[in-house]
Amino acid sequence: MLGQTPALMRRIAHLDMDAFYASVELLRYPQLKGLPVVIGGGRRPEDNLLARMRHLQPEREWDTSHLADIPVDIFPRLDGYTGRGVITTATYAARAFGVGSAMGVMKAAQLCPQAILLPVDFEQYRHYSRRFKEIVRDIAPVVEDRGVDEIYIDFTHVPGGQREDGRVLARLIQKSITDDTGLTCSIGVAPNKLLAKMASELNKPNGISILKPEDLQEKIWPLSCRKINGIGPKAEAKLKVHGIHTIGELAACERDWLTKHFGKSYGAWLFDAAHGVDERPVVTESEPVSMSRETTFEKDLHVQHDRAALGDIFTRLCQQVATDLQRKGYVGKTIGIKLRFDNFQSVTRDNTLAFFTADPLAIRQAAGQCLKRIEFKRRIRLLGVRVGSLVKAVDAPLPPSDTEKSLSSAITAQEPTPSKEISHEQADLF
DNA sequence: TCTGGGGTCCTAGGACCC
DNA sequence: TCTGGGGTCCTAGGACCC
Repeated sequence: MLGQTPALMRRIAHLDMDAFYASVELLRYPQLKGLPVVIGGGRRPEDNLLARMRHLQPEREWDTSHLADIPVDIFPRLDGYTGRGVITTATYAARAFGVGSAMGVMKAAQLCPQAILLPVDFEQYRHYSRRFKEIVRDIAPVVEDRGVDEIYIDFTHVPGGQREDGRVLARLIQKSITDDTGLTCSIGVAPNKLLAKMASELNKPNGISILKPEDLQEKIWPLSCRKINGIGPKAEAKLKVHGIHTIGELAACERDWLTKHFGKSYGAWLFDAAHGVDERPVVTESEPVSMSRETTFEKDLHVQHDRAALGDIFTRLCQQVATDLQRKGYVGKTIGIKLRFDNFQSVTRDNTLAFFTADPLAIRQAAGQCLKRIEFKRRIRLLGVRVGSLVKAVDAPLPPSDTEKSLSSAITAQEPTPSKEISHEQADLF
């Protein structure tokens, strides 16, 4: 040890915005502060509050700068809602009634009918998402995106990132975000991503938690296994069958026993996770693997009876995926579809082409082929279209050669009017 | 009162090639 | 005739995450 400079301690932070969607909505509608509010559902024409206010008070001017003046009693309530949406998020006041994210809106309406229901506004959330990430990157540049409201930050080599085990830098980031946006966040700092993620949950909202290796036993082992990022409902249930409820109980298992019961890879990962071992780096950029669009119908549809509607939806999904790909500059060659039946059973089919594409017609055609391989015994609840095996459009191999093109155009030339062909000829099912 | 939408990664079997 | 591996690609399903 003598004469050795101490190795730089790896300091990884996980930052989680507090009740992100709800907090963004409260910035626009401060009059809802403290009230039970849920976000989700969507598809309510009467949600257009400004239009309602113009109708109720035509003598006044109503535009987006007057959102805070809309009286609370004008907002739509959960009570009387009909539809199959789920709750995206809920304010703490709503959570007190047992309402939580991923819950069906109809169930939430029973638990808390008086709660205010707002539709999701992704444009707003994306705006604040970009803003808080910019603020963090200006302070600590090594940032990994984990969705709209979460990031990992590598403090290790940031000047001051080691002070008070990372607390000083965490405070600076937290304050900078709140000063700029009015939003709060929770930050956990630990030697790795796994522990940082758990640490950020220990002190919410607007908290900072520092987790050191020696804290593992006291602060992590008493927690439920489900708190580990990567243990979901299935793995949790299976662990419970074996009498394993807490992370400490998991840590007491032999590695060999875990690999025997959970597979070589997952079992070994479970063992490491329970012991707080995680070497994954903070990844600052990554390429998308697939892009997809899917939709759940308002009512389950029948292959034959609702053929026209299904065909229109199918075509629209293909066009949306194609637009997404083109806007972001990608092409893909594995075209897939996803269906969910009325009993919630899902099936997928995919089809790898000989060429890369972002063309709505090519996608529609390949997806139509996939459709033919499905047996329809039940009504359909959801339909989706996916394009995978993506590469950047500029890096893609050349599109089909002229001979292939002339061949395919020779075939399609026999078909009537190309514009109608996309919805009727190309996939005889819909 | 049923359960959104957009992703990633893993597994496992079969085809096909060497 | 029977019996080999390994490697890669494709497809289907499923767990999990935000």
